[in-house]
Amino acid sequence: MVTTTVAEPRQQADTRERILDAAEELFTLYGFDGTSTRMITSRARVNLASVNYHFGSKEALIQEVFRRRLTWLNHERLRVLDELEREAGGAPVKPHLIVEAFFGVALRMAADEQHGGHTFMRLLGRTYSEPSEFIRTFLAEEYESVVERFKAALFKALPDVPREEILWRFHFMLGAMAYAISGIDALKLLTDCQLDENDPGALARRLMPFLIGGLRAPLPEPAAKPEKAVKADKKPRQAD
Amino acid sequence: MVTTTVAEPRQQADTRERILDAAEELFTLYGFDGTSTRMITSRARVNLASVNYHFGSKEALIQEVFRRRLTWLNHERLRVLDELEREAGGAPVKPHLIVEAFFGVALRMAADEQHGGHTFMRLLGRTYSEPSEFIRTFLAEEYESVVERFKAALFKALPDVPREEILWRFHFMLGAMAYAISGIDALKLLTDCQLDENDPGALARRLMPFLIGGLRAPLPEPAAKPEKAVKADKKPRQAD
DNA sequence: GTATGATTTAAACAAATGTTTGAAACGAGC
DNA sequence: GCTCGTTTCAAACATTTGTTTAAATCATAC
Repeated sequence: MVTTTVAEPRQQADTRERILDAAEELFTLYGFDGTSTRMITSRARVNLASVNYHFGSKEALIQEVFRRRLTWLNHERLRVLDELEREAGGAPVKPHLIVEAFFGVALRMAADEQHGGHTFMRLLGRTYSEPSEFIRTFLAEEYESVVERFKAALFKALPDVPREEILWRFHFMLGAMAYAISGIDALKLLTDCQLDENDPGALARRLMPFLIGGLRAPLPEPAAKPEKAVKADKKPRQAD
Repeated sequence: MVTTTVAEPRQQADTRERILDAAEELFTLYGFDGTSTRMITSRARVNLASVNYHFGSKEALIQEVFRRRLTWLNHERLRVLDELEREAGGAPVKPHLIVEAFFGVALRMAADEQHGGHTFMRLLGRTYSEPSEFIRTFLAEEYESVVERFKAALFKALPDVPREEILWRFHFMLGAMAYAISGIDALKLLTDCQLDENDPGALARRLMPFLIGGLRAPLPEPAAKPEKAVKADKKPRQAD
């Protein structure tokens, strides 16, 4: 609250931010292809050419929409994991704490209606299943180091679980969260539920037990190879 | 193998099918907005105008792409559920069997590389988080009766679990499966895994335990209302 | 063969897209 | 006041989009 001396002193260099905010909202509502630069600039009440002037292209704008918030999100995830590993002092961190670090940070950001975090996380959730090549490449790069760290932590925490299996379950957890935070209810499953209004943390409280439950589920039986009868130990092993 | 007397006797009324097949593949690869009618018709090797001639519009084509396979999928789901309820003879069907009926049918279809089921299920998985209004409306209508039946079955199978909670977990399971069958690995988590090639059932064997584990997870603590200290029973209740 | 209805074809349509342009307006430093 | 680099602006650009049109072709029954 320093700069605002006069009410609306004609926006200056905040044109960038206005574009980013408008783009974030419209991408969330209508997708990347479904949002034109004209929709963005008219919502942001800036000139059409300013998207290309400030960002170079629509693709670059899309990337900036993500970078703006993703950088903080993933730094925060690493910070929490760092602290957990510091507390553990060399010992493995409990699996549910690792999951809580990765997904909890995201869910808390999604619960933040004030600073646009909610809108962004809805967009991010949708974007996990975006077909566009350049977006997926970009996302994977942004996540690379975080994913590596969390993979390592989970491997260490679950030494008896096949690494493949851990990765698959990470994959499944990601899918469950992505769809949940996208806010889309494609099958109208939740229309009857009162949507836990004015309780931003509700989703996290409901989702986290589900994720942990999935992670800890008994391991699947190995594939029954027809050429040799594999003797599988019948009592299912717990994943952690 | 009845009609093909001469090799390629000039395609006739199978133009519809050729368009549907091409559209299915391209929608899966590039999304609805990212796929133009020209891409579709050139891949199908039919004339540009035939999309509008046979289907009326691109939107109608999209709907037909889904209807063509979704009708069978959901009929099959209901058939399996019918049989389960018949076997149970009035008693509640075991929750994991209900889940297996709903998701197992989908996963088996996704494992069918021969008849295009694989491509379609990838498309369907992606489409759950499609922002476009008319597609979501259409999907919800197609699923309405199936969802009602499975909701009822789960309510009956889990009488002690709050219905809201059941719906949320159905929602979470749906998200996990949708992302998994979409075949998209946005965070490149699974690049190190050998992708269980030539084992189409692998995904189901891995996913089902995860879903069941999530469904059976301990119920979340109720929201801590600040105005009154709610005494929550501390031992977490199992969901089934 | 000829007529009739269904289908295919090439060409064109208007509308919308991302991007570029060159001039105008602005802001800070002198 | 003047200058210079930055930002804004209206207009235009070339493509691409979904769709339509009217003629040509095909298939079938008489």
